[in-house]
Amino acid sequence: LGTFTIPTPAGFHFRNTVYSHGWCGLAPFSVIDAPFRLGRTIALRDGRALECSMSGMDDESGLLIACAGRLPAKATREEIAAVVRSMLHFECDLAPFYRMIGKHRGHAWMARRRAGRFLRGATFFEDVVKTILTTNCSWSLTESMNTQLVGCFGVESDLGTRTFPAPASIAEAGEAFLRTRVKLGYRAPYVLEFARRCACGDLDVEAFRSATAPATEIYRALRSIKGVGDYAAGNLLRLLGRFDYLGLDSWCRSKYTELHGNGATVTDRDIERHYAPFESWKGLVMWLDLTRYWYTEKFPL
DNA sequence: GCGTCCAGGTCTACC
DNA sequence: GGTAGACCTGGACGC
Repeated sequence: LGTFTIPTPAGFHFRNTVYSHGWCGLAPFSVIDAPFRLGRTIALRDGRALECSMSGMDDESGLLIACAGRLPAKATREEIAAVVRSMLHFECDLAPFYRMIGKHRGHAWMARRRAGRFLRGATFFEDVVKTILTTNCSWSLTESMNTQLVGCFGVESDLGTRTFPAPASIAEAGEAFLRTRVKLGYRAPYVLEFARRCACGDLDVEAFRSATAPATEIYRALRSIKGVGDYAAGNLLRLLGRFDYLGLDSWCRSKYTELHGNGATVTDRDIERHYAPFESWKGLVMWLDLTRYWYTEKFPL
């Protein structure tokens, strides 16, 4: 193995970022235990695929990156580090959130545990596709569709693992293949149209990650992608470090009802009202509130 | 074994 | 702007 380290930002918590939501269970991510690591097949600019793993250093000063084979050249190490920083969202500054939530009687744990940083795909393209695959289906079907997609269109590494597919490789697929072989069902035309728009340059999807526009504008732009509705756009905004929308799905509704419903029927407006005081942080407060048990029990996925 | 329901929803047509 | 109906798949559930 070729290993090297990169520094992490202040307040960074590796394990909490890995277990921030379900992405760590979707290929080409994998969680490896003893010692705890996040595996990932990374697509390099030169077309190669490289299997890597990330682990937190004992003194929390940085992240250890281990690459299959010998230590990559400096330029490749820098390329890998940039991908890792983006996947673990190093640039997300949670200090203002911790200052605010640290004073809240019921939610101060979020600051104490340094929760709130989300694991992301290597590209925003990956995040959008995976989010579409979570809509209107069980988690096991999401896993199955994603595994098929990676298996059919990803680039293979020396170890036989595969990268998340690039837009161009999905764009060349036929809708029938995506529908039946990859089992995307009615989502096939959504994913295909999105991949084709990204591949031909009609949509610069990666620009979302550096967008500084107001959240309402980004939300509107995301909603214009076919297959991205209310839930998906809100969820994707969270992965961009914007928390102005709740991104409610049936799991959130049911968990909220369990925690705060007091036996009564809960509407989306009730949930909106409950988290509204947290303003532009409400989407983050809601997610952490609903997933609080993940920090004390075994990660559920 | 078979039918029904619905899950980490979205789109379109219609009012 | 609000809402019914259609849409793929597969696991859970009742019979």
